[in-house]
This record gives sequence, structure tokens and C-alpha cells, in this order.
Amino acid sequence: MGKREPEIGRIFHALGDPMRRAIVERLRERPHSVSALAGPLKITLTAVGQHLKVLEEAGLVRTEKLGRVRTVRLDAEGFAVLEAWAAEHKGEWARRLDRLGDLLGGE
Amino acid sequence: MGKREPEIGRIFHALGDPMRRAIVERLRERPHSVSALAGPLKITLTAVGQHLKVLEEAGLVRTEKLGRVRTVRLDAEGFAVLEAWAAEHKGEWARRLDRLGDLLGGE
DNA sequence: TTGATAGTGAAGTGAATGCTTCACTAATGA
DNA sequence: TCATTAGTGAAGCATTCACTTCACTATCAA
Repeated sequence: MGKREPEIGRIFHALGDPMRRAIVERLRERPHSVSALAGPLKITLTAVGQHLKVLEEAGLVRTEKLGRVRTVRLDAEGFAVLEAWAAEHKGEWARRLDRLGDLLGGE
Repeated sequence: MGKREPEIGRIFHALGDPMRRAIVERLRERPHSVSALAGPLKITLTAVGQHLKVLEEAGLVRTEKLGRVRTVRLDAEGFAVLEAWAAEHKGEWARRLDRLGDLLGGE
């Protein structure tokens, strides 16, 4: 339950929340348990769990439960999808500038 | 009024909405008037205006009003910021893999 | 076995979001 | 001049969201 293939809409929505971005930043250093994430963020374990669900469904985070501890780490998949989208939409500008000549002459 | 420097939180929030992504996709082809955007999307002019405000404040779109027509086009600035963020967070993986050796030995 | 510790699930709450309608202004063109 | 077209602003509404509390399960350690 939870894991889905990363879809750009989910990714943007997931990263649109500052708390979830904070979680991502913490995870860049190293994997954390859910409690370890909750501590400095000053929100409840429950809230963190809800954020993690969103991040996991976006493919940005992967979790694994051993005993009673769930370990959370970043998942490259979602970030790869995001990077691809961003690169394509930014790369568009080169093409757009190429087309500028046409626009100046045409419609 | 409206224009702000692109901030990653605004950008993610703006692109988290499917209707706004649809607007962005339409604008990739060419600039459009507000009405031209509203037509195929089947929402009111007002709603489009609200979306454009969000996109503009995120630095993803730029608008210019001539006479009674507001022309909307993509703004490279927001996309550049997004691409930088995405590249950095994806690029993290190389560094992470480098650090893997440490993790296998240490904490 | 018993008492912490780690996390989950359901339900509720207040705030933010996306959208609409209505009323209005400004430009255009017949 | 007068009807049409393009867009804006305010207000209202239903839905989604982020968060909490409370109750509960599972694991670990003494």
C-alpha cells in the first residue's frame, strides 16, 4: 500500500508544502526514522506519517520498516522524473529563441 | 502588483495544479490572450485570471496588456529556478553514492 | 510480564484552494 | 454613439489540506 509510480502532478503537489520540503532537506544528509524527522520539525508523529505518505506516493521517498522503526530515505525515481520535466521545460527556451526569427516575420 | 521574484515554494505550488500545468503547456506553443486560454479549458475567464496571478507570482509566466487584450507568455526565470533546484537535488545522487562507502563502514 | 518506545488509523477542525456568479470598467468597431 | 468584446474585483461555496487528539497495535528492554 502506498507506493505508486511517480507522476509529475503528485511530485509538484508533494513539494509544494514547506514542511515536506523540510523533510526532504533533512533526508539529503542521511536516512531518518519517523521520530527523528518529527522531533526538530515540531509536529506530531502522525503528521509526519501523513507527509511521508504523500512523498512516498510521489516517488520522492522510500521507507522500510524494521522492527518498530520505519526508516525513511530519499528515492531517486521521483527526483529523476522532476529533473526530466524541468530540463525539458527549461530547454524549451533554446528552441523558442530559435523560433523567434519566424515569429518576427510571421503571425 | 503581481510580479515577484521566483521562489521555489511558489513554483511547486503553482505547478501542483493540473489546470495551471495545462495553461503552461498551451503557452509552450506560443503566447495566448486570457480568452484564448480560457476557451479550450472550459473554465471562466475569471478562473483563468486567478491561475495566471499564481503563475505570474511564481515567475513562470509574464503578461502584458495592450488595449483590452492581456497577452500571456512563459517566463524563463521561474523555469530556470525550478531546473536548478531539480538538478541540484537529482545531482545529489552522485554525491550520495560516493558517500556510500562511508556509510557501509560508519554509523 | 510490564512499561516505555515507535508508529498507525480514524475522526474532527480551521484555513486555504479552485471555482462560480454578478457587477463593473475599458477598449473596439459598426 | 452604442453594442460587443476582454478583462477585473468581490463575494460566496464546496472541497481539499495540514494538522491535531485519541485510541490502538507492535516491538523492545528490564
